[in-house]
Amino acid sequence: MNKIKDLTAEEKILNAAKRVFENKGMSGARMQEIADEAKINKSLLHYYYRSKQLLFEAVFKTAFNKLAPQINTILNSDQSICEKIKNFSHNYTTFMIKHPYLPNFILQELNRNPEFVKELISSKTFPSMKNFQQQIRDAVKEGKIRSIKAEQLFINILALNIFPFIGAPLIKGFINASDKEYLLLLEQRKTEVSDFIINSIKLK
Amino acid sequence: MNKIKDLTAEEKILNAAKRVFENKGMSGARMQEIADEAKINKSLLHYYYRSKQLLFEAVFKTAFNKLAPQINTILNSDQSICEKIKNFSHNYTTFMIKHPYLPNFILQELNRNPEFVKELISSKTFPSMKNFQQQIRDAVKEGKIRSIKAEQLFINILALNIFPFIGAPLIKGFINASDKEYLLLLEQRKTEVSDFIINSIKLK
DNA sequence: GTCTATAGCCAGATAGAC
DNA sequence: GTCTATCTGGCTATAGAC
Repeated sequence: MNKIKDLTAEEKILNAAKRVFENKGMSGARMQEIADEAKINKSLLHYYYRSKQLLFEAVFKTAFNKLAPQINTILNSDQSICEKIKNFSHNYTTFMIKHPYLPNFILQELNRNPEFVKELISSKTFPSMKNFQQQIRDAVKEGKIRSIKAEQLFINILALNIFPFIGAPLIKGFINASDKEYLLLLEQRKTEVSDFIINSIKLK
Repeated sequence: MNKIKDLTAEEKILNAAKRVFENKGMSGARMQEIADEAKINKSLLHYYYRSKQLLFEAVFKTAFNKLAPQINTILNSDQSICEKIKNFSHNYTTFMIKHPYLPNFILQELNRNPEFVKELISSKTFPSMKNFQQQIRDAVKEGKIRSIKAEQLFINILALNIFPFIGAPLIKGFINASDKEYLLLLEQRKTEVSDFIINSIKLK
C-alpha cells in the first residue's frame, strides 16, 4: 500500500496543478505556485509537461472527463426518467461536495474557450439527444409526465444540480449562511433536487 | 442628443473595460487590450483609474449592482410568491439575454475572492432572509404550496434562471444546439422557468 | 531526474514633453 | 488631458551542471 509521499513527481505535479488551476484559472495560476504546492523544483514542471499550456490541458481534460460521463447518463442510459433524475442528483451532489471547485473551473474555461467543447465531447461516446427526447415524448404520451421539452428538462436538471456549487459565494451572501450551514443545505439537496423536479413534471 | 462618439474618455474606458474583463476575467485581461477596445492611449487608463485593480473594481461593482437588486426582489418585495417567481424569471432572463457574460463574470470573481461578497451585500439594503422565510411558511400553512424550505426554493429559483447563461457552452455541446437555437430556448425560458417552479410547489 | 542560474519577454505603471 | 518613451518586476521557459 502506497503512502501519499510515495507519489511520483509527475503525479505530485498533476495534483498540485489541479488545486492551483481550479482556484486561479489558467491565466491566474503561476508555475511557481504549482511547484511550491507540489513541493518540487519549478523546472521539473517543464521537464514533465513542457509548458504551462500542456500542463493545463492535462488537468482540464482529466477534470472534464470526470464530469461528462455523469451528465451523459441522463441522456443515454436505460434507466426510467424518475431513476435518472434521482440517481443523477444524488450521485452528482455527493461527488461535487468532495470536489466543489470542479464545476466552476470547467465552466470558467469553457466560457473563455467555447469551441473547446466540440473537441472534448465528440471524442467521447457521442451524446445524442435523440434517446432522451424519445423517452420524454413517450412518457408524455403515456400520461406519466406533463408536457415538457426534453431540452428544457435537461437544462433544469443540470441547473439545479450544478449551480449550487458555482453560485455558492453568492447564495451564502444572500441567505447569510456559514460554510457549515451551507454544506448542510447541499447535503439535503441530494434528495431535495429530485423531489423538486419530479413534483414539477409528474401528473397527479 | 449625444452620439456614441461623444462619450468622455472615462466612459469609453469603463465600457471597454467591461467588455474585456467580462470576457477574460481580471487576470486574463490586458490593459493594452482595454485601451485598444476604447480606442485611447494606454496611459490614460492609469490617468483615470490609477491601476488595473481599481479599474477592475469599478467594473465589478457596477456589474454586481445591476444583479443584486433584481435578486433582492425575491427576498424583499410585497409581491405574492407566484408573482415573484414569474416576474423575476421573466425580467432576469430578458436582462441576461442582453448581457450574457455578466453572470459568469460575477460568479467567477466571487469564487476567486469569496469574502468580497460581504462587503458588497452589506453595503446595500441588507437582504434579510426573514421576510421570505415567513412568506413561505405562511403559504405552506395556508395550503397554497407544498412544504419546502425557503432557502432551497431560493437556490432553485436562482439556479434555474442563472445557470443557462453560465453553462451555455456546456449545454450547447450536449444538446448540440447552434447559437440561434440556444437563444430560442432561452427565450422560451422566460415563461418556462416559472411554470416549472410553480408546478413543483403548488398543491393541486 | 533534479537542481541553479539566467535568458527573454511581456505587462503594469510612471516620467515628462506637449 | 493626451501622447511617447521607458522603467521595473514578474513570469515562462531553457541552458547546463551535477
